[in-house]
Amino acid sequence: MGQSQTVDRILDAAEELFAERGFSETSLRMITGKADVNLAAVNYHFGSKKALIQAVFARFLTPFCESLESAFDELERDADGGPPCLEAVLKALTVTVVEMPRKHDRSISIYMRLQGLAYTQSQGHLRRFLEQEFSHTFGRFMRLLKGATPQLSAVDRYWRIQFMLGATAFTMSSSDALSGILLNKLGVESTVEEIVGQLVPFLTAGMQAPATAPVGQIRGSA
Amino acid sequence: MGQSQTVDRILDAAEELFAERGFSETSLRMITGKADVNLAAVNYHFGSKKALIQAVFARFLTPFCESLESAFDELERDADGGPPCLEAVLKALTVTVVEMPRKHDRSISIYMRLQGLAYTQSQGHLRRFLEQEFSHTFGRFMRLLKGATPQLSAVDRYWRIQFMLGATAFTMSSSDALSGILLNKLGVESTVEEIVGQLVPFLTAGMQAPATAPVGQIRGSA
DNA sequence: TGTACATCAGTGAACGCGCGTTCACTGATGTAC
DNA sequence: TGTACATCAGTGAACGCGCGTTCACTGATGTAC
Repeated sequence: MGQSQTVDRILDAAEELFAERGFSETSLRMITGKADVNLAAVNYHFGSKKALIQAVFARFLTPFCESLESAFDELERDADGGPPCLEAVLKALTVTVVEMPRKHDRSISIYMRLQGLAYTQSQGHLRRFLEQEFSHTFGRFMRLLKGATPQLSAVDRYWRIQFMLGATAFTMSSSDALSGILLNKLGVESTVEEIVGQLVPFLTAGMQAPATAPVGQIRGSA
Repeated sequence: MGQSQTVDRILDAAEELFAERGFSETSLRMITGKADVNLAAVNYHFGSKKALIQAVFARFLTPFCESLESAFDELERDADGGPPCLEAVLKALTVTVVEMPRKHDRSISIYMRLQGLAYTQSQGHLRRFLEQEFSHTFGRFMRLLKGATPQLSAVDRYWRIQFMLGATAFTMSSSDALSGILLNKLGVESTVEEIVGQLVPFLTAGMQAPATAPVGQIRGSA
């Protein structure tokens, strides 16, 4: 075999199985079985299962963050010094996601689901790794959001960004399952592109909702 | 011990540990250790780990769904035959969540996080169990949402409901951590009631966003 | 009232299994002299 | 050109461990006659 086809075979199999089943429900024996490589090869090439999980994320997030940075560059160039508007920021993100460079014929939903799992499964090492490696792009996105919502107080903006993240991560982490339900119930097929197309107006409207009511009022009936 | 204190001790410990660590990352030995009962007691009282997971959900969802049904009854009584408006439906839900009857001094966030895990962790048996047991209340909530958003197509409504669920489950499942960050960064304290007070206008605005653009258009720059 | 049996919550120890990881080893290729 | 050694991807088998589950057993309480 020329210069470690094995590494790629392992990453391909792991990527797919992690997305399908989660991290701790996927064993190294499943991965090496699917990749058709020796069990010990994972520890030989990556060192540990944790390191393999991180490598899976690094392989797709590194080029993704590069594309996203370019999209942000373009956004700021077009805006001539002023802050880009909210919808433009979200579209820059979603277009980059949808046009994500993909090896093989992998569906984007696999990467979306992995990203969702990174938030919802308790893998402390992974969260730390992602923060360390990709904080630059993430921080830039946050600053763009801040510029695009000057009317919000810092507290309101903080919570609304969490709501956005939640809606996105949650939906994406189960997008195949959800598409299936929709297909069964309404006979409608839906691609990741369409789901993302639905998300943008929802999030934009949510972010731009009028400022929140004082606390006491929530108990009053409508 | 009078009539199975053991069962409750197991449920209490499992509830807390599952919320903290997820299902497969929590072993029966951790649970019985924390509950200070014999390891074999779980299988004696519940039969299996899967059945224990289901019992944890049944214990808090059963009374919750009863309260929610009452809140819906009141809502429909007040509306005199017409469909209650979106904000009223969401407020009925959030008020019921916030006033959820709680044993001990448990934070609501534990139940929110469990609810989130039920969606995001791959536990087929749990999803089937929840659908079977609580489909009545869930279906009623869906019908109320449908009545409150007549302008949406079935597909749009479906996805937006997912976004709502996601924003809610995700935010609530980590609300303690998020409140902490907010306190450190901005010096602001926040209760679950306030977070929920922030969520309602965000979700309402998102649900009422203009209908989505046709698919092709998403690639156009803003 | 006394004895025999049934029921039931709970226990201690072990079971077999699948897990991530380790280790001694192979065989191909490169490098030094 | 030939020999000795080094490097490196990959392997087969085993390691120890923690897991969910099982099982024979205990001891308290209830029930029948």
